[in-house]
Amino acid sequence: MSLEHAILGFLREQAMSGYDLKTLCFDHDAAHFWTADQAQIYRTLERLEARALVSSKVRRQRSRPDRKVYTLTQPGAEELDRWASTIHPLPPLRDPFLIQLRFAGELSDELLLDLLRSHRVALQDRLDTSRERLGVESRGQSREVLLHRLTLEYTTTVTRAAIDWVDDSISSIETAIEQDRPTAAGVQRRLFSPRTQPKGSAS
Amino acid sequence: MSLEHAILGFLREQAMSGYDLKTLCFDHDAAHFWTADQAQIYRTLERLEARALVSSKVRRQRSRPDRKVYTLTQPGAEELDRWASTIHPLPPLRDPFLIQLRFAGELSDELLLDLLRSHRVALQDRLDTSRERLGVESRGQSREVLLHRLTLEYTTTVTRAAIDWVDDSISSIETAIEQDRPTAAGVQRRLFSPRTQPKGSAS
DNA sequence: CATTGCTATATGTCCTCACATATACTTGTA
DNA sequence: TACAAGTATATGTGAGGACATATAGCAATG
Repeated sequence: MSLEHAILGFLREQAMSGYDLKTLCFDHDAAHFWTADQAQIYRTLERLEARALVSSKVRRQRSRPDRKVYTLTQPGAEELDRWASTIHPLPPLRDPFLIQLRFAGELSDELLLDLLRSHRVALQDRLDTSRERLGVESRGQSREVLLHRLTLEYTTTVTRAAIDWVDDSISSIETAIEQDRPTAAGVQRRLFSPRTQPKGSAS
Repeated sequence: MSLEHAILGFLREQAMSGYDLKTLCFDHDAAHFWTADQAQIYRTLERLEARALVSSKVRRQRSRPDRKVYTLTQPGAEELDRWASTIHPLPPLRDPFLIQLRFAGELSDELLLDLLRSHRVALQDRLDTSRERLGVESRGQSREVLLHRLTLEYTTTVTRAAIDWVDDSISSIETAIEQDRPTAAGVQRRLFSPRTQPKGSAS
C-alpha cells in the first residue's frame, strides 16, 4: 500500500507522532502528490506497529496531551527499501473532469466554456502553489532534497501541460462554435450546438 | 459519484447491457480516463435503477444468455445534465510513483535510474496508445466527437509532459552523480550517494 | 467567565473499488 | 468428446479512503 510506505519513508527521516505525520508531512511535504486524513494515518500506524515495522513509545508532556512517537524498525526499513526498489505497474489514469467533458454534449456552449475556464483557474492555482514551493523548499544539493525537488517539478510540469491543454480545448471549441454559426448566407453549416438548443427556425 | 454519471452518459448515447458497458465503453472508449470492473458496473446499474435514473428490460436471446438492457430515464437525463453543468473541486494529485521517488534516497544510483527508465517505458506505452486512438477515432466534426477527441488529447498532452519530466529527472540525477564522483584530487566533493554506500575509506 | 482554538489520539460508519468466484449456455477447437 | 473461450449476470469479501464525532486538557481571546 502506498500510504504505508509513505509513512515508513517519513519515519525513516525522523521519528514522529501521528499528529506530526498529518500536520507536518501529509499536509505540507507530500500534499502535492498524496493526501491522507488523520483517521487513516492513525489506523495505518496501528497496522504497521502490529506488523513490527514501526515501534512506539508514549512521551508524556506537561500542559499537552501525551504524544505517541513512532520509530522505524529494522524490518520496517527493509520493507521500505524492498518496496522502493520494486517496479510497480503504472495505475490507469482516472480523472473525473474528463468524464464531465466527455458527456458535456448537451450543455450550452457558454456553460461548456465556463466549465473549462473554471478548471483552468483551479489548475493555475495548483501551479502557483507548486512553483512557490519549488522556489522555497528546493535549496540544497543532498539526494533527499533533489528527489523532493523532482516531485515538485513533476507537479509543475504536468499541471502546466494540463493548462495548455485547457487553452487549446477552449480554442477548439470556440472555433467549432464559430463554424457552427450561420454564415453570411444565413445557412447553418454544421450542427455544433447541443440538441437541446433550437435547431432551425422554430419557436 | 463519477462512475454513476459516466454510466448515465454512455446510456444517453445508447441503451445497453452491463456487459456492453464493460466491454464496449469502459474497456475502450473510457479506458484512458476511467476504468471500472464488471462487478462495480453491475452494482452501480442496480443502484441507478433503484433510484429510477435508468430502467431495464430483459431481452431474451436464443443461443445466448438473456441481456438486461438499460435505458436512461428522464430523471436520469436531468441528473446527468445537472452534474455535467456543476463545477466540481479539483481532486488532489495522487501518484504512487512520486512516493516511491520521494523515498528512493537509500537506493543505489543505478536502481534509481532503472526505476525512472521503467517508468518512462510505461508512460511511452500509454502515449503510443492514446496517439493511435487519436488517429483512428477522432474523425468527424460533431460535438460528441470533438469532446471525445479532447479527452484523448488530454492524455497525450499530459503523458508527453510526464515523459519530458522523467527525461529531465534522469539528467538531473546523472549530473548529481557526476558531481558526486571523486574529482581528480580524489576528494569526494558532495555526499550524493545513499547512506548505505561506503562513506569514507572504511570497509 | 465563557468560548474558541490548538494539541493529540481514537472510533464509527459508509462509500468506492478491486479481486475472486459462481452460474449457465453456446461455439469453436483439439 | 472433452476443453477452452465467449456471452452474460450475480454475489462475497476485503482493502483503502473520506467524513464525522468523541475525548481531554491547556492557552488565548473577548
